[in-house]
Amino acid sequence: MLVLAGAGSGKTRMLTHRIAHLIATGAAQRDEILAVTFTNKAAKEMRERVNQLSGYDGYRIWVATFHSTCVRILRSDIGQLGYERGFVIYDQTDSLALVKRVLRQMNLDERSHPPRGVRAELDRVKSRGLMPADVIADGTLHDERLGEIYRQYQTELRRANALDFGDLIVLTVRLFQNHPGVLESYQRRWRYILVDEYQDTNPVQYQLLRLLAAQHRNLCVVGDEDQSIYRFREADIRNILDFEKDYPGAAVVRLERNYRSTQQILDAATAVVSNNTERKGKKLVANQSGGDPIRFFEAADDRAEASYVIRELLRLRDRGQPLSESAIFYRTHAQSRPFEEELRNYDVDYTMVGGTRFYDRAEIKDALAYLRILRNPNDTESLRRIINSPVRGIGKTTVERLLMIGEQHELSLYRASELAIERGMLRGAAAKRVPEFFAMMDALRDDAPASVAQCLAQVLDRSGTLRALEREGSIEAEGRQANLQELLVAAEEFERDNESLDEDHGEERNLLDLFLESITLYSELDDYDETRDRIALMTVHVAKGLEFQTVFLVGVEEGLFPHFASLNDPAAIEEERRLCYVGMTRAKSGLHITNASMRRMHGSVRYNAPSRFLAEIPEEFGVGREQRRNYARGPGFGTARPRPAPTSTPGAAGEPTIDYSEAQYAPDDGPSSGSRVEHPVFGAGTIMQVVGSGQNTKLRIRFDRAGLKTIVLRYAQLRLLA
DNA sequence: TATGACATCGTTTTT
DNA sequence: CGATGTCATA
Repeated sequence: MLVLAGAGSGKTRMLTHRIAHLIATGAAQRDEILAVTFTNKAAKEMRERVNQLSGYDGYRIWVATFHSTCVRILRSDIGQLGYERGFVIYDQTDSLALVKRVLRQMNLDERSHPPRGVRAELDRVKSRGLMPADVIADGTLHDERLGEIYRQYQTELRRANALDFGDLIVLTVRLFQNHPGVLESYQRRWRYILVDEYQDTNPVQYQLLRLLAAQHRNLCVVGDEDQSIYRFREADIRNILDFEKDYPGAAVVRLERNYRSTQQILDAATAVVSNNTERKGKKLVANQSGGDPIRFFEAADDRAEASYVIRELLRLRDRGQPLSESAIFYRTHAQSRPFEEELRNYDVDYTMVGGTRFYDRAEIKDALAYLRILRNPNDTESLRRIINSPVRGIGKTTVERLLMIGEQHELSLYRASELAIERGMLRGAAAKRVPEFFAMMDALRDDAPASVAQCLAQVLDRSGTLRALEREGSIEAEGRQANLQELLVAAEEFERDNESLDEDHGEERNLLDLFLESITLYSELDDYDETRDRIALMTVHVAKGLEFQTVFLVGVEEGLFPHFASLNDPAAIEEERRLCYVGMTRAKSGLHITNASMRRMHGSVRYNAPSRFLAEIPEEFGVGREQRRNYARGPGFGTARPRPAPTSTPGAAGEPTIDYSEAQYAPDDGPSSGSRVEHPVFGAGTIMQVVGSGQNTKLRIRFDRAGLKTIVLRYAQLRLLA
């Protein structure tokens, strides 16, 4: 069954009721159902709702993400693929460090092979289910090289008994393909499969579902092609567009009634997304008609944009709307700064979802690395993190040397070090320090308490981590100590929550593994608490699946939303448009869309034109766009123009009008795309693009008679035409 | 080997 | 801008 569920049409409700129905009618036992989502938060919500509907009888339905489902399968059966069951999972940071090491091993220049890019490529390749040999066979020199890197990267992963995120899915698929007996056991076990957000599945995930559902064909997928926003990790919108082809005879259900937003908001969002070609097309009908018009606001710069948002937010609060009913969505995390600053200025409580993650902090990663090494000594990336942290006199040269020995003997760093100690291959201080360190690690392992929290406490103590922080005595060190305390609390909580779950699915699981993997697969969204009275800041990606009374969609500018990287790829633009649609449809009744004419990015100043998506929203759906294109003088503009008198925004009938003139015309306003200018030689023209700032500002101008020219603002005697 | 000053560089979204 | 890497120096 394919359920095409528009935004706010009750997708989760449909899924949970279907599960409850399967149980109630006796069609399936609880443990015969597999429900797959993309985020832990969605999984948790769905689990709770199912339990409410059909009563929790102590036996859980398996509702989980693709990744945690695969971890569970692999923990029990990965032996068939030559890994050990105690494998660790590498997150991006670990994976990136490994890519760098591999590039060094292969003597590849980081200039021609930027590690981050390589890592991203490996991710994509894995998402498509390709093996190193497949990549090499692809032909081009670049592919061949990438294939070699891929192969070496996998060799190192295996040596470390580590899997990256991509491996979790790829290896599960391979397990099923190469070991039909294993596949069969899961096919028998999960007789009903339900998949949320099907439009975001990538080719390997698609394969995985196909394999699992091949026998019984009880596959129910829910999705919305207009909300497919994970193309960059190879999500393939065709998976949903072609479902009926892949599963002939599938029932198709459309949910087109929206229970969330006002008609205004829906129509505006639909107007945007209907510019896409890759869609099935559906018409969303709101349950509630009318509503406030959408409010547009063009700010002079990013700070003015933030202050507009905060002022509007405070107005809502004064009218009694809790802060938690509003959210600020931006395209990239980097845009959060001015909003955070402004919120702090006004002493407004806020929460940022995503961004820098707690578990990404160095001290946390280090502490966890100790735990990983206790469980799995061959985890070279973790060992590298901690071998000299806290500082214990095992420097870069020694580590390089040990890694070299490992490479020569095809050993992990841990084993290579043991070998070096045994054969007396180290000289100087290292000859003393290295054995000391490994003796400590061995002792830690021998004395490790069964309790995760106690084990962690012991590690922090005996490794000297806490002592080093105390000795440092700085404010930063205090913060790090506090973070480690928080980690200890998290470990205790984890143990309390999981005591009863040991035998939940009839499999014994190592508690330490469970703790470590829950952290690796954890995302900040997962414990975002909507009930606390504070405004939420997040990217539009994170916002998917959430809803708010009022949404501020900010930074809606060419180059930002749609993002630079998408500008010359029509398919990528379509994805940005879907993203915009997702952002808009999170709003129940209030939607503010803003852009800034000028913003500081990466230390320099940028002038962005308003996003094309704004132009795609018909005029009648909003207010605030009437007074665009008023520009104060910028450097190089000959004639000083008086500041435009503050104009008030004509509101819709009965709407209070607001005067934003202060925010709109900051003193450092410059020339901006869309402005009409006159050049002494070329005559009149329109500014298409502004590049650079200050002395170096260059303008791309399309002159009415002379065509497209690039002009250096400082030299050209431009005059601004009103 | 540790440390701090300096240079470089690359900029999206996430399980 | 901020993170990361490199180099010189103690």
